[in-house]
Amino acid sequence: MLSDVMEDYLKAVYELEREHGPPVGTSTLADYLGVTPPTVTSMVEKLEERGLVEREKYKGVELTPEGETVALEVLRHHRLLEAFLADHLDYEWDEVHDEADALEHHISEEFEKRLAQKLGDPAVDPHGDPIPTEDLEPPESPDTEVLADHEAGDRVAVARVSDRDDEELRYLKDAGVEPGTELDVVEHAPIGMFVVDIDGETVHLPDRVAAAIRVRPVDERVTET
Amino acid sequence: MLSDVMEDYLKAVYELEREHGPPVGTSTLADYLGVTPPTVTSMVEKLEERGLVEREKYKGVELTPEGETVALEVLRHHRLLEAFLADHLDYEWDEVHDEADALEHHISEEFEKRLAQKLGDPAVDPHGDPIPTEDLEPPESPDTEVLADHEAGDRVAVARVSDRDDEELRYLKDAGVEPGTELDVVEHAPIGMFVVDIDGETVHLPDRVAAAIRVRPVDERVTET
DNA sequence: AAATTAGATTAGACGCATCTAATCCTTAAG
DNA sequence: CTTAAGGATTAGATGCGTCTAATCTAATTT
Repeated sequence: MLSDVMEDYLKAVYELEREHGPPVGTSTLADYLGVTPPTVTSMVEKLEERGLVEREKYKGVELTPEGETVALEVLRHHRLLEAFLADHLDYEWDEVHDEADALEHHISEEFEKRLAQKLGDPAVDPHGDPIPTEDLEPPESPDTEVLADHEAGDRVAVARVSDRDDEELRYLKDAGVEPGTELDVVEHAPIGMFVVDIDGETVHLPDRVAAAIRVRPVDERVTET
Repeated sequence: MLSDVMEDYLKAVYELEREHGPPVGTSTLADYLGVTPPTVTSMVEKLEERGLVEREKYKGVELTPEGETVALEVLRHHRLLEAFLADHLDYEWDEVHDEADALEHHISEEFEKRLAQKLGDPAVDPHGDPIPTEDLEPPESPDTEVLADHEAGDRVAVARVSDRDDEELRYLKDAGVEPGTELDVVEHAPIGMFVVDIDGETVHLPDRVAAAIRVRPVDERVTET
């Protein structure tokens, strides 16, 4: 049996691996989880004993396949809950994250199954994040790019938005940016501001925000190999 | 801030007070919660420090008004969740208790509010247990009696069934006993078996089961003062 | 009234998740 | 090649919730 906290660590390692690639450093994890580095060290030692992460001292950690399965399970819970809150309880997308975080460790497999069924087995949550399937196979990484990496003139469709920052999400909701929205990059001002055009509306996005948005190319064929 | 465990203790004291009246003894609580008596002693000391229970050493505990409010809050969460699981996720009434127990400490006030709204502010959960109202005022005790106290010839309507024992609940579901069911007491066999008649069907209920059913008199005026 | 018994409490311990303070690697810069 | 800087780890402590073993209190029986 794993504690809630252990599940949180595994989920965090999973997400940080996606973001920066393995190995994930102690301080990176500590920041992400809001604890101190020694706390992380002692926790990852326990996770290593259980075969959930592989660790190289002074370097960082990486999930084992078993650890990844746990992370995907938790992530599936989290994202199904987010979808449920938005679809059936009228939550806005900036309100679902914390509630889902609180509940994700406490729902049974039965609950997960019935929730998925009720929702019609959705593929993505309200932020566009892919929901792991029931078999918990590692999903292939979808071919999305970070908006911040694009240049003036590109036309893209929003695929996913990071769900970790409520402020950001409210800002984007007001701006009309959500999964599916198509936009043209007008300018990347060096002051750290992105200017984009959405259906004729000009919208300004600070770099921090543009870095949290993942997009898919549109109109021009940019199909990478 | 109260821990989940503290909330469980307060809920347990509340329910045991209803059942046997205060004060609630250490071993009674220990049995109910599945822990040892010393564990209860140390926990109720902490609850006393926080003003949630009143305690007389070697006698037992009793909720203060503040403690009762916490208990009612948790109970409201629990019963709203049970109602939700049964109404919207197709759970059977013997399956809802454990799931609700796991979730009751982790839902936000916002979630509670939206759930109640979605359910149409139900007054009772699937077992007939009253759901505390949003203002958490202590509900007046409804005038129900234990089925086991009735004699042959009485006609009664089932009001509530204890939700603590899955076996029992499945047995009763099969027998067609649920809140609202009307039945005639045919015989109380001294072997510890109740015989009742439901719409012409004869149903046998062991004493243990009959003790978990609360009923309201029907047909004959037995309005007690 | 004394003795037994049922129940409650104290004493002391453990594992979890966390912290602060101190020390120890690793690496990049001089 | 030495050293300074930045991370990471060890050491040691704390609070929570739990346990077992030992002791104590209260109530009932004789």
